Amino acid sequence: MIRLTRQTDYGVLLLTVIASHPGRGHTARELAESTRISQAMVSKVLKLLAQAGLLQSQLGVKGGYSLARPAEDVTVREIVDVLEGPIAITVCSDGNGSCEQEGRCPVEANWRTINQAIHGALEAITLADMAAPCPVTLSGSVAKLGALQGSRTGATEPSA
Amino acid sequence: MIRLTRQTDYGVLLLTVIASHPGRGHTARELAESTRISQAMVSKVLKLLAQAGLLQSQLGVKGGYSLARPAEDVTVREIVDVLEGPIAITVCSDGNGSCEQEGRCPVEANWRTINQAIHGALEAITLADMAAPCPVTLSGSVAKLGALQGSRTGATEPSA
DNA sequence: CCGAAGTAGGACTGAATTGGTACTGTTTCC
DNA sequence: GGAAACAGTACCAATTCAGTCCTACTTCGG
Repeated sequence: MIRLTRQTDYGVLLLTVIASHPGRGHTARELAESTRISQAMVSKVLKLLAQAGLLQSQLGVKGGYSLARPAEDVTVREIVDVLEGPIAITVCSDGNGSCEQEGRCPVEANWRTINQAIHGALEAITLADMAAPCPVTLSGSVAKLGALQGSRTGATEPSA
Repeated sequence: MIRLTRQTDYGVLLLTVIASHPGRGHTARELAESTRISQAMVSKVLKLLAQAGLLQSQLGVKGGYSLARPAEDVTVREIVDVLEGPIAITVCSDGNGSCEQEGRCPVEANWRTINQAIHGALEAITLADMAAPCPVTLSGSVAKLGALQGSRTGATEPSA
């Protein structure tokens, strides 16, 4: 159902929690408690995020995880990219010739467009937006999103 | 990878082919040949689309499938909905309390926003767009898309 | 009336993906 | 040197996906 995996879901949630209490380290155990996700799972996800450079990890007894970059700098798309792999809504749109129809397939280009739109939607929302208590603080971000789509339009004639 | 299933992919392709040759019936066999998808698979997908009312089916020896509505009237979102189930990018955003965090989860509302954006992207493209030979004929549709996102913005202040 | 060509509707299977756990290091602090 | 944290990897159970197959049922044409 065009669903992203639970891992990604967890990842965003965890990052959001971390972003809400910046400046200090968070241990996997602590995060597991506050999110009610199993500790093993939390570790797994945090590790991936750390490998991807979204989190900094500190080894040792006083260790833990903290954001590697300011929350405003991290887009949801990046997080999804890390935990979900590259975003490609169809085999067509992943770019490498995995689709045997490639080239002659009439819908290819249009899938790509849809793909970009989704990309844009995810890119427009940052971790800071996510961590904000108030639901829709996307004013700025949505502007960005609009701009992105506008740029793809090119001509403005509503031709059929 | 935020990927829709192959069924959906097939479905859109098949509908596109049907939409490109309107006015006549298409048998599963014929479509299988022209798309190089196995006939069994084609039948399966067409059946689902017919059940959902996107295709009209004609039984009997001269039977086949044809569009139930004009191609401009069918959005990609509908097709995806039929073949993929309701679009919900996270468990959070499907509405029924499958997420134990529901209510207290800080990211819930924002996921919903992202979800809507994706919805919008899929809704903005019709079967007619897909069937059009020229890749990006989305001028009109993308305008719709922009409008949708604009309406969600509400205030225009770029507040953090 | 009968057969061919089509759809309708299942059941079924093998493979891949996901979600989750367990275990064994390694690093750092005290 | 031991405890508490991360690091890495292997593993398993469950689900989902992709695809096939089989048996109706319906219609057209002779």
